[in-house]
Amino acid sequence: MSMFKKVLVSDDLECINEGVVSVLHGMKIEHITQVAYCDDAFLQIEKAILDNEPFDLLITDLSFVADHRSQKYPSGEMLIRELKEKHSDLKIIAYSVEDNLQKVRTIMLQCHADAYVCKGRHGLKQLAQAIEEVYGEKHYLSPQVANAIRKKMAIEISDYDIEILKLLSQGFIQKEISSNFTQNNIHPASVSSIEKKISKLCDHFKAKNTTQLVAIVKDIGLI
Amino acid sequence: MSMFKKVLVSDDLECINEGVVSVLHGMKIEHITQVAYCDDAFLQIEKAILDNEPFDLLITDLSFVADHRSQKYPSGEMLIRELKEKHSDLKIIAYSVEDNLQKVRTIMLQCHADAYVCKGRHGLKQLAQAIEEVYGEKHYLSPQVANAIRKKMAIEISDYDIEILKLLSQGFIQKEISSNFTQNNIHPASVSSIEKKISKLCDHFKAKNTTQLVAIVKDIGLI
DNA sequence: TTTTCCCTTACGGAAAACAGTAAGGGATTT
DNA sequence: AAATCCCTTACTGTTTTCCGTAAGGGAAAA
Repeated sequence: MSMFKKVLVSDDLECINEGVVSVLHGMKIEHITQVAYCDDAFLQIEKAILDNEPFDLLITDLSFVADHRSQKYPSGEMLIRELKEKHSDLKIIAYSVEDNLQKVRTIMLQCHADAYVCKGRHGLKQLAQAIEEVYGEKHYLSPQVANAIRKKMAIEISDYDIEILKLLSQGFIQKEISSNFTQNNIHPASVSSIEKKISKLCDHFKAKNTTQLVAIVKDIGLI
Repeated sequence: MSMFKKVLVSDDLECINEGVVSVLHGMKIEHITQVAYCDDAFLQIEKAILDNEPFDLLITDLSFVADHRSQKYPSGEMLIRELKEKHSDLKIIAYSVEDNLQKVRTIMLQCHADAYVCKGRHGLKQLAQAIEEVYGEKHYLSPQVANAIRKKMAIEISDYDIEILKLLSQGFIQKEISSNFTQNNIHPASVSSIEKKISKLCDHFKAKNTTQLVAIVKDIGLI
């Protein structure tokens, strides 16, 4: 199995940097370089291109605490935007604590990052998955921010939908969901409407039946 | 939120050691000591007790490659067994590539480790969870080896069961599963038997129907 | 050998899901 | 005001699931 060869990790927190590096080690990536400033990241990447040994992948934080060194790129956002404009073939993964959906949209749609991973309890696991997806020319978003983009491209998954999916995953049948909605004054509440909504969700997620539907939405972290 | 204060990490591979350490850092654990030999681990733990500053937790690999240093404890297994006999209040997490179920049983039931985490794609995430569980006086097993112990207490979840669950999660109906099994020469293959097996699984996992069943086994990582 | 036990399979009825059609009502448009 | 559109709901028939019962067969026990 092939994988990225040369990776640059950019994060001002040393311990997080090490966690990322350990993930990369686990994926048998040999050439790993670490930097703690966006400007260093930019320079390293430019230099590597001049040396004809360019980086394949950049993993960068978004917020860097300012210190004595004055920086041209104060944030990962600017860094990503510039790098993607100049070197569109360089893959970039944003790795941040920020889970604001608008921020995610900006980074993905305007800065054109390849993936957005949230530093969270499952951050490293998701980072590993992101690396694989990006290597396969795909995009990746941490589940907790996945609907940031999904909302753009495929209409919305409403709270109403989520509620149905949750109840389904808890084993309630359509009639019970109907009663539940009636009690909680959620509309529409008829079995027929819920039935149709489930059918729409099955279409949307390309599921053959309710069982697969729940499996899919659990996989993408929607519930 | 409180957590372990003093942790010893024992693994002969440096990069994995660092990954573990980064996880511990992420959990705000201050006193972390690393060793690369089982004997060193044993001595560190004994010394810390004599100094009246004992370790709370040991995270150790199972297989250590032999080198020039002759060792009293050639494997993590022996180390765990001895330590748990002498110091039953020390928590121990085994962290290994080995996913053999019998090995897991040995480590958990005979050596009395508190958790068994597989070094895999999600190893670090699972390790973090294991640490939390163990801190709460519970045991933890990586999902891929979870049924090693479950088999002891609640009959076995066989590969046959897993296969049914996977096909269900992919939206196949019972008739299709039957055909699939017939083609692949898996027995029993009748719709009736599959039906009954699903029913048993629903009982076992306390699921009201197939949909909830799949949701549950996805949650515990069985599929 | 006979009996017993358990697993596989088949069958039938009730419940639920699935799929298609249509009626009613509110909101907007013409 | 009338027409149109869309959402909610009801109704119907088919398919699938769910649940109990029972026949057949192989393995182990008496």
